[in-house]
Amino acid sequence: MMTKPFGKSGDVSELVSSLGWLEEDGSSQDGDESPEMRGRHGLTVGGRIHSCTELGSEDMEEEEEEDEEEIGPNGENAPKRRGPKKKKMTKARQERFRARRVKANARERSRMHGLNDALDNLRRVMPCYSKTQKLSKIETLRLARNYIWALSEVLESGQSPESHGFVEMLCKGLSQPTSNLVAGCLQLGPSPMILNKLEDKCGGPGVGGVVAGHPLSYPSPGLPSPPYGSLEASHLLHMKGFKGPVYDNPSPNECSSGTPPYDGPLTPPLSISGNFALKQELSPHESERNYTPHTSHHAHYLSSHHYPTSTTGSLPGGPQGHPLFQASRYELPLDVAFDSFAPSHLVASQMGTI
DNA sequence: TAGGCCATCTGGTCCT
DNA sequence: AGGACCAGATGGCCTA
Repeated sequence: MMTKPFGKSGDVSELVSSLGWLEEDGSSQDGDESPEMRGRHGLTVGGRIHSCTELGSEDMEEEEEEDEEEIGPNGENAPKRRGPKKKKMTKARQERFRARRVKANARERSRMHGLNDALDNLRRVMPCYSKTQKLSKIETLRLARNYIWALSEVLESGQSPESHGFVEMLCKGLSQPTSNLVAGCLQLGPSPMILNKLEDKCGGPGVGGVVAGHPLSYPSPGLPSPPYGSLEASHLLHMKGFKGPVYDNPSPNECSSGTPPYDGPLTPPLSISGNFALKQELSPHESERNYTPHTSHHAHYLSSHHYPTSTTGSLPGGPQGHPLFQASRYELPLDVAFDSFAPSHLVASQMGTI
C-alpha cells in the first residue's frame, strides 16, 4: 500500500531503488531488530513488496528507459526534458541505494535515541520524576516549559515554590493526569475547604499523605502523596537559594548514543544539583544503546513504560487527585514512591539540612 | 474498539 | 556523495 508517491513526479526510478529492501530490512538491518519489530515491519514490507514485485527489477529498468522517451499528445517527440538525465538504475546502483538507506535508517534510529535520551534527562530534572511512571514526550516538554516559567516567577516575584500559584503554573496546559501527578509530587496542601471535604470523604488526614521520615513531606490529606512521588529535595534547595554542589558526577548529559552530550553550563537556578547525580543511573534506553539488540529495548519499553495519561484509575479508598485540578482519578504504581522518594531522601541526608 | 503514544522506515531538503 | 534534520506513514502496545 503506497500512501505516498515516490518522488515529486511519481516516477518509478525511486520505486525501483527500493527493490530488494526486504532482504535487508526484513532481516535486521543492523542486527538490532527484534523479531517483534521484524514482524511488525514485515507487514509493511509485505505491502510494499507487493507493489514492487509486480514490476520486477528488469521490468522497472525497462520502464524507466521508456519513460525517458517522452511522447507528445500527437505522437511527435516532445522536447527533451530539462535537468540532469536520470541515471539508469542498475543493480549496482540499487545496492548502493539500499546500503545508503540502511545506513540512513541506522543513523536516524540513533538520532532518535539521542533525542529520547535527552528527553529522559529532561524528565529527570522535572519536579516529578519516576523511572516507571514516565511522562510522555509532549507532557515532558510542556512541563519543562512551565517549570522554567514558574521558576522565573519565583526569581522575579519572589513567589513561593510551595504556593498554589506555583503548582498552577507548572500544570498549565498539562493533561489532567499529569497535572495530578505534578500536584501530587509537589505535595501541595489543598485549601482548608477542600481539605475538609476530603477529610470527610477519605477518612481524615493521612490518607495517602505523608510518608514517615520523608524530610520534604507534609501532610496533604487530599493528595496522592508518596506513593505518588515527591518534589525533589534538590529542587527545593535550589528554589530556596541553595548553591552547594551535591553531586559527584557533574555531567548529567552523558549519552551513549550518537548525539554528543551537551557540555554547556546548566543555567542557574535550573542546575538542579543532586538530581543529576542521584538519578544518574542509566535508563533502560541508555544501558541498552549502542547497540544491543532491540529485542530487549523494545521488550522493556513495552513491558515497563507507563504513561500517566493512560494509567488513570482509582486509588482504593484514597484520594482521587488534586482538588486544584478537578481530581481525576489517578493511580501510580507503588514503586514511584521509591523512585522519587529515595533521591530526595538521599539528598536531604547528604545535606543534613532538612 | 478507539485513542494515545511510541519506534521505525522513508523520502525530501538543506548543508558540507 | 553523504550526513543531519524533518515530517508523514505505518503498525504495535496499552488502557479506558
